[in-house]
Amino acid sequence: MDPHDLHIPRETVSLRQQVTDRLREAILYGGFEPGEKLIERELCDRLGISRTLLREALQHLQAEGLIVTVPHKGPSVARITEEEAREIYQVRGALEALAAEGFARHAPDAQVRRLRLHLNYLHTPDAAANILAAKNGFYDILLEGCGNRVVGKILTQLNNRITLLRRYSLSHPGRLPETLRELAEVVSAIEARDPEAAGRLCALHVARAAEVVAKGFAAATQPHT
Amino acid sequence: MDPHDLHIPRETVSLRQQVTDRLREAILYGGFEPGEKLIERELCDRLGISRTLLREALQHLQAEGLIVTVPHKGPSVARITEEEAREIYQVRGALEALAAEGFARHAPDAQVRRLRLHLNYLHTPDAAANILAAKNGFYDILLEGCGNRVVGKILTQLNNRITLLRRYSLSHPGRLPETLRELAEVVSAIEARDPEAAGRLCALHVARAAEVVAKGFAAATQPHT
DNA sequence: TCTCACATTTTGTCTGACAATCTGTCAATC
DNA sequence: GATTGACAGATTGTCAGACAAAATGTGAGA
Repeated sequence: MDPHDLHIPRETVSLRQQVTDRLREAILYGGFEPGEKLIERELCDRLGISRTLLREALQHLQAEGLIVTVPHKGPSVARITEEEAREIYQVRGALEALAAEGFARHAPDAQVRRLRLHLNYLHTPDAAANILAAKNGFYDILLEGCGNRVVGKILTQLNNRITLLRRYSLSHPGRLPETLRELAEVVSAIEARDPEAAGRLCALHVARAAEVVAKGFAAATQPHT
Repeated sequence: MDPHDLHIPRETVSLRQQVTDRLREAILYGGFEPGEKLIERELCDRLGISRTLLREALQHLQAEGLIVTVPHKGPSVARITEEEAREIYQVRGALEALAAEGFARHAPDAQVRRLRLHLNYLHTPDAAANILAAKNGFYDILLEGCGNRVVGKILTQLNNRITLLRRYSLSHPGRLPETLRELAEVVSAIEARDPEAAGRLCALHVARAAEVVAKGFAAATQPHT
């Protein structure tokens, strides 16, 4: 981009960094259950690293809210309570609105087009096969173009925590069409360069998603009604 | 409260936790400069702990954004760029609005009164002596009563990062009266149980504070204009 | 003054250790 | 048979020391 930027990206990714990323990935998509106990020695063996390093990585993930540690009982995958989920969705609503607003205001036209393209892609059966990753792709574009990396980072972390609830939220797969319709409205507002509308629609979208999750919780707690 | 809740609060605070807190405190209020290099062995000696433990604490603080680590150069106190500060204030605006809104909606009357009392306290010379701590007290009440602990945690972290800029923002000490006026308006809206107004006023307050910091930045970069 | 080789410092990671605590088991008791 | 208690094993919390790799500082030589 900037011809003056001769910065060479330092490709040295410390082992610790890799461990942290791997572990995060494993917790989010690798079949660990919320509440599951993480036994250090076992993880060390599976990752092929020392306990020192593992514990550093665990500290990082703890700060991200993905694991919790009880003294002398050790780390376990975080449990998201219903209330906490509601709170997270509330924050997410406010911040995604901010992101959409920023995107409508600052993103270059090319990026707006990319967003539209990705939305189209979301309609394909290809995307439906791995809808989680596909939706994340959409958000990645949104966060990248909103001109506020801080909001991006926070939303990513919140999103990770919500991913722990996959169990509940994916129990309503029928919502996809609505989701796409809502996102389409957001994209339209962005194309119209109407930040206020984009923000409002985005917040609305999140609020709807929150409702679905709340229902998922209710269904999980009282399964036979 | 609940007579069935016989839970005994586990007072065991792990040494690591204490180290993390101490270190955070030291970075925020203990005279470390943004960008200052943190030498592990030295900190170990000063804290009287092993390197193992120190590095775990550092990982935690790194995840909180208070320190950054360059491979093979080690940790240093994070530097907040002007752009990042702007971004943080933007997020803070959105989230504090959310908090004020929630407070106006959910906080019991007693807590609203506590907020008003603390606002009055902020006018005393006693509070002015340590205005940073006094203002934090105000926010603590706000965050406690807003009914959303997630927002509280995020705002605390953002606030910590902003504290690293103390240098710039405190260069405008004359703003205190305005600050108090703005906060008074927020409290009034809360007392009137008008969430929408409380949120809007709170966001406005943050936006004003952001301007001041931006000016502080400008003054620091071009000192002689 | 600049440059380059070298010594020193600091980081990244590993290993092994040990006390404190938790957990599971199994016998003794009611 | 259910409960209790004691004990052994597993796991965590923390330390000390080690060593290679990289960064930094230093002094000799151009």
